[in-house]
Amino acid sequence: MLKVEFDNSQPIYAQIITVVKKALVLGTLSPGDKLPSQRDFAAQLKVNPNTVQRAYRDMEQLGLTETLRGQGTFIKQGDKLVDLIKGEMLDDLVSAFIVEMRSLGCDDLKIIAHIEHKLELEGER
Amino acid sequence: MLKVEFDNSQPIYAQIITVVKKALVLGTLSPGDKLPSQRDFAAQLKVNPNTVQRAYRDMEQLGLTETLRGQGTFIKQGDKLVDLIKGEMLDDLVSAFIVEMRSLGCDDLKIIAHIEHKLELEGER
Amino acid sequence: MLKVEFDNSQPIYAQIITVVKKALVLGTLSPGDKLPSQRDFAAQLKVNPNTVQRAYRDMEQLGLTETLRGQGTFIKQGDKLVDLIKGEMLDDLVSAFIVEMRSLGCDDLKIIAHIEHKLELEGER
Amino acid sequence: MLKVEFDNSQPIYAQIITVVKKALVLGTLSPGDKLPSQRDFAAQLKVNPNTVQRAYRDMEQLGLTETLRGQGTFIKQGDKLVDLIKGEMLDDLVSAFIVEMRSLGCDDLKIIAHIEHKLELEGER
DNA sequence: GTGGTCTAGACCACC
DNA sequence: GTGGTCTAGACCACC
Repeated sequence: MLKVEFDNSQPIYAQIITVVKKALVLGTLSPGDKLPSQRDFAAQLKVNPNTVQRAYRDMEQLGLTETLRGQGTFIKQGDKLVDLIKGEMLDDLVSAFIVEMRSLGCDDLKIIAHIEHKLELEGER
Repeated sequence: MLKVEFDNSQPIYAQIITVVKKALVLGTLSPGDKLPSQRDFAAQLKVNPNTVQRAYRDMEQLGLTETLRGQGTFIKQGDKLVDLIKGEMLDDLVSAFIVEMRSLGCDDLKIIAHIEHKLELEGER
Repeated sequence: MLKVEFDNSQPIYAQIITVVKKALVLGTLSPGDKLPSQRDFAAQLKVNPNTVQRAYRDMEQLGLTETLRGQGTFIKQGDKLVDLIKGEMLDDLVSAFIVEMRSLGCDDLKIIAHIEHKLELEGER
Repeated sequence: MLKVEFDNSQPIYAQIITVVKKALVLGTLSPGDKLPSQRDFAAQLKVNPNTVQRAYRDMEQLGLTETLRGQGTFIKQGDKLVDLIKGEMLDDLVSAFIVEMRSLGCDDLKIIAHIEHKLELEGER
């Protein structure tokens, strides 16, 4: 049972995909696992079934899932899948973060310094 | 002349505030500078004047600007203002980044490692 | 059901805030009470809903109310809230009164004497 | 040369009358003094001459001034005039103050106590 | 139904 | 020209 909090920074179908990806990265879902039916998932998420359908379609397109007629939608098999997804997500996060820090005038050293500073502060607590 | 691209992740007035803050941090705007009039800024941004006014009012509330009736809205004087804003913005970015990285299963060392790795890759290019 | 008579000495939204504060001081409203919805209150006061919203937003900013999305706007909990508001309102009244009496040439003793005189006169009626 | 700061709590002509009355009470103006010409006064106050005319007309109606054709407008003679005006103004202030304090739930004792408290606080400074 | 945002536009005071 | 207030009304998200 996946939980989601939707915001309006992205279309909901995109946020659903992110949730599935995060679950994969964290091991909550694994390759071969069956996803909820579109209808059930829509009910869980209190979302229109068409929205879930769009997410499922896109995930299949991305090579993340495969749909077996009459059986449901499954996370695709493949040992490298999780690492791949995780790599992409981390890379996107890190890239966006660097872009934003630079837009505030930080060079590489300052970016690292700010992160380390923050982590140290938390460590002391 | 400040540029803005609005998305729908936040109200427009909030994005206007962010633009002004960024301009301050980058030195495009400085304490004492006059902001565009509400009407002019609204025209530049292709936004309703009331939306700009909401942003200006909130900025005044935040201590970022001061308004002189009939003369306009100005970035507040005060040497520490820019550093304060910059500190806040960096801190927010860094905090959010750390939260997101952890939600993907990264501990402190991995967070640092991912940043450094990315920066090195870029350096080689 | 709160009543209001608007004059033009202050913006309407400010007068709405004063009405709510007075109701709190007099016990017509209590911490935790729900205020009328923006739409209802606007209808009662024969005022635009945006004007009520401005008042509600400012009251939230002042720490007087809190808003629960989709549920309404409520007087904030907190035992000291009413005393605080009452103290502020009385203090403002008294200060302004003293300033005005002095602008007519009254010293402290005369101010007191005038008040006492007036109260005694009324007592005899 | 009388100074005025106008607000919008009352029509400007009424505020002009108050200014003249205050000047009388404070001795800045005395019975028999000539007021500025309507034209001059309007210029000083940056106000429409008709507004001054309305104020002068009302003051004459109130028995405060008299106009001598071709000579101007004068504060009326009469030893009790100033005391009368002063009495009225103080009385209005005090009455309004009492009404407002009661509207916040204060009885006579509390009204006096609040005034005395405030005056003592100021005395200590 | 609730509040939140935004537009379009009027009218005002102060400069 | 500048900001401040207000109206009328649309559209949205959340309940």
